[in-house]
Amino acid sequence: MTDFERAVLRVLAGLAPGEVVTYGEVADQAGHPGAARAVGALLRRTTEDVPWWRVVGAGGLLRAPSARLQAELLRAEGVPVRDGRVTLGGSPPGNR
DNA sequence: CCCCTGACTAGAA
DNA sequence: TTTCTAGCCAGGG
Repeated sequence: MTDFERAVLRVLAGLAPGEVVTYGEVADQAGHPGAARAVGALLRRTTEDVPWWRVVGAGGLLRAPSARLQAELLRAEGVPVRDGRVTLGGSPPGNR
């Protein structure tokens, strides 16, 4: 178990239902800025009981291979998903 | 120790 | 707008 692993696991454990974060955010909060790739690599390796579905790509894009399942889980927590993409705190001009 | 792959990100074409 | 390239960290052969 490396420091990187428990750091990431701890961040994911600190997340709440409906709380969606990007790989970069997780890596940053874990104390490993720039290790976004490592986060994804770990989530695929780890068998721990972690809410991996709350982790999305930059811009809320579902980069996970099980994007379909991830979308369902996110919706179940009240997170609106649109065409494989989660509507983050996006309030662009002339939205909707 | 060296090389390749990957649930990533940001920038250029 | 979409597609491609370069840089990044960690793991495996």
